[in-house]
Amino acid sequence: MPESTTTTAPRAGTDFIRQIVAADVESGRYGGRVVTRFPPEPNGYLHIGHAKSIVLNFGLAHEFGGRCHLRYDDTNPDTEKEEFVVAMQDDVRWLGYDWGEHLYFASDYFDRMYECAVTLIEKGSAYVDSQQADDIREGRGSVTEPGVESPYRSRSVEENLDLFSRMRAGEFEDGAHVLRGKIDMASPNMLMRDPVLYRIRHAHHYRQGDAWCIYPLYDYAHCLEDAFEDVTHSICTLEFENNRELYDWVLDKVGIEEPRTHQYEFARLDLEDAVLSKRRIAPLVNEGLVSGWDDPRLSTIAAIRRRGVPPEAVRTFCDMIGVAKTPAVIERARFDYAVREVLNAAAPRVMAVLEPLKVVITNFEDGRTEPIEAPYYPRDVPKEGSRTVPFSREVWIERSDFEEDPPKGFRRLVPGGEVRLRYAYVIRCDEVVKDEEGNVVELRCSYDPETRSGSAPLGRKVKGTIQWVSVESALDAEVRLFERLFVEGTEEGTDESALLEHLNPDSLVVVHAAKVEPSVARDPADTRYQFERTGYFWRDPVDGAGDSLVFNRIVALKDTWTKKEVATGGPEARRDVRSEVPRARPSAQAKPGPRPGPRLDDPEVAARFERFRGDLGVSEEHAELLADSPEWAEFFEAALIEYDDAVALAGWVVNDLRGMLGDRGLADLRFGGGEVGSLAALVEEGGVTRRAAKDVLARMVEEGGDPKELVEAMGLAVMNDPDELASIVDDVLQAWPDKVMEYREGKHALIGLFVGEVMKKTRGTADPEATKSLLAARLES
RNA sequence: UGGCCCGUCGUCUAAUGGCAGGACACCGGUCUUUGGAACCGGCGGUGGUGGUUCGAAUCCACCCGGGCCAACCA
Repeated sequence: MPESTTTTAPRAGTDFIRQIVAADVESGRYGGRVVTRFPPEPNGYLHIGHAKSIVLNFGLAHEFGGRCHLRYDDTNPDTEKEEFVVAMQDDVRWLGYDWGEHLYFASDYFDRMYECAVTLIEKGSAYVDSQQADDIREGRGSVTEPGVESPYRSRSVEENLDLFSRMRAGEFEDGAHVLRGKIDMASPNMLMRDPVLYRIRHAHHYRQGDAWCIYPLYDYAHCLEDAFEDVTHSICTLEFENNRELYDWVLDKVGIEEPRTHQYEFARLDLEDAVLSKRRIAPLVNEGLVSGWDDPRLSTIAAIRRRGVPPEAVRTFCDMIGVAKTPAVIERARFDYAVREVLNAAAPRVMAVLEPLKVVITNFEDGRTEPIEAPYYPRDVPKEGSRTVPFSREVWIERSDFEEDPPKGFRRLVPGGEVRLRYAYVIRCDEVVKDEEGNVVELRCSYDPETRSGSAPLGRKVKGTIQWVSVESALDAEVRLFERLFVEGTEEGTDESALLEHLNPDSLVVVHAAKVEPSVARDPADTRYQFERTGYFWRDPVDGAGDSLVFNRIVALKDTWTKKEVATGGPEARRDVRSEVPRARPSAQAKPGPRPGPRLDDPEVAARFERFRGDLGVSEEHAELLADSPEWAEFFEAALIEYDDAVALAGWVVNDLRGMLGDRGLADLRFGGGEVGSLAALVEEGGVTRRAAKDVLARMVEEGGDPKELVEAMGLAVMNDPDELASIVDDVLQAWPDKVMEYREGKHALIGLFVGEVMKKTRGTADPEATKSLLAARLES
């Protein structure tokens, strides 16, 4: 398991999934067990989006002392391969997670799934349909029209059983029959219109071989897989929201009882500029626009790994972005930040020059080499270690660290100017040597022997410090710089050919003649460095595996100077393509918005509406809602018998009760309108505050009960003693001295805090008006 | 067009009827032998309109905007 990461991560247990899990653990719903799973289909490569799911599922299990399964959802023989099974395990392990003995394959459950299907048939909940695929599709209807029932829908259980076993026995061609759930062809949820559960497919399965010729479909298989494994929290992405109803239906019908697995959905990761789908990466690979599925510009786990991003950075990133239900696009900068955050604390610093310019130090003895000990880490990174870098008469510096005609604010080498060579001496540029075309080919400088690093005389101010590599000891290296693959528009929906037109021509820049200090030759090949002032690099694990040095830039250093240059159009303004894609934010304007009005064409509705609105004076909105269904109208009428303030009652029923109902209907309630009426009456009489009454109502919704008795039992009778209130008010004020001061300085919004605190202490039994005026009086004095 | 889901600083995310907070980005400063890091400060938000409530980002209604669903894929 990964060591817990970073200070930037949100507090654990705050996202909605963690809240659900924590609540289930708290309530003992599963006896405190937490079982999650990462369920990929082995039909491609894992990408950064999967990483979010992996980090969530394994992280959750780890945090709650549970376990997380790695389960291959391999129910489709056409697309799955062993190769992907292996690669996915590598990736999950690389990310730092361990499934222990809990490695599973859906295909291992085929026998059990078959048995469950038989059960379904026996219960009359599934039938064999013999229509063509096209007819099934057509019969399903559309989102606006109900479907029609299959002519085979009413086959007998015996016939279905017979047909299904013969399907399994291989008596039929592909597509001849399917097994369907018998649900509701008119369901507003298309997935519930008799979903196909099994299909015939005479194909070789990479694990099961030819043992099967019928294969279960996702909606049937997945919930059973979870149930078989005793998964408690089955976490998936938002596009499966509609599938949840079917998930529960199958488990119900198969007879899996609570406590059982439940599905929760979160928003999948969408990373700015990243191309994640197989469909969109494949053409890039096939046309050679990238070197493969692990090309460092891609966002597959393999690519991220090859590029050199440490797994901890991926975890940090996933922690940073949180888990929610809002479909969101994460800025690239956040990923880069996570990578730098991890690498800054871990990577040894080393010097390299990407575009070398020769500097001859004219007053340094020719042939002499001075060894300089240079620390691997800056003083603010608490790590030890150093290496020796040889200093000599000729050194390479970065071409961009010299300007003949410097822009304002340039802090590097200029003609006649001084700069410090990192860890070494201060040099002055005495002469600029050019070729016939006027290109700068060499700088002739002099060094000040008094300025050796660490012993520089005080008061010596130098504009800047630059990195260097001595010519005699420099190692040649190839360096690969990666930028975003596309210059614009990678949103889903952009079609592939349009995508190809937006390829960034500079997404890969190969520097062939970089110079690196000699110490790196002795380091392990997988060392991740910071090339000082340039970025984080490591040797490409494929092309840099041999003797030749090939470095990948993992991520550049944050660079506030170049950014300024670009902004001011300075001479160094270059095509450093950063993420500057303006993203249109959907503007949600308010239009007048006419209310559709009550369905007055229905005489019964019209009559009820007239009574509520006209006779009782209920607001139009409330009258309409109450009149619309007989059930609600009846409920409201019942309340009216107990208490005659129709307007107040309408508020209770519509605004409060509706919100508490959640998935429940009125019929699920263990009380009727009468109880709501007496509760409202109780409030009116002053027996209970409205605030406390809401808690009572909420309890009634959960457990039923009589309002009056509940007020008593819950101890929520209104607090009438003014002295008691005063003392609580004083307590609260005393507990928040700084807030009291802020209030007195004018932040009157804090009154809410104080009232809230009093309410909390009194569990809502204090009269809010009285509390407020008392508070105000105390705060003014 | 039916159903389900989602709208909070530029971006991501908290606040679960009671102080709209954090992170990234951006801007400014301090420090610095990395134009890095660190530290300090600033900018900036509840899609709209009504309603309920002492009090609404939160509950209710409508509107607007976005996503998902009509594979014998997952």
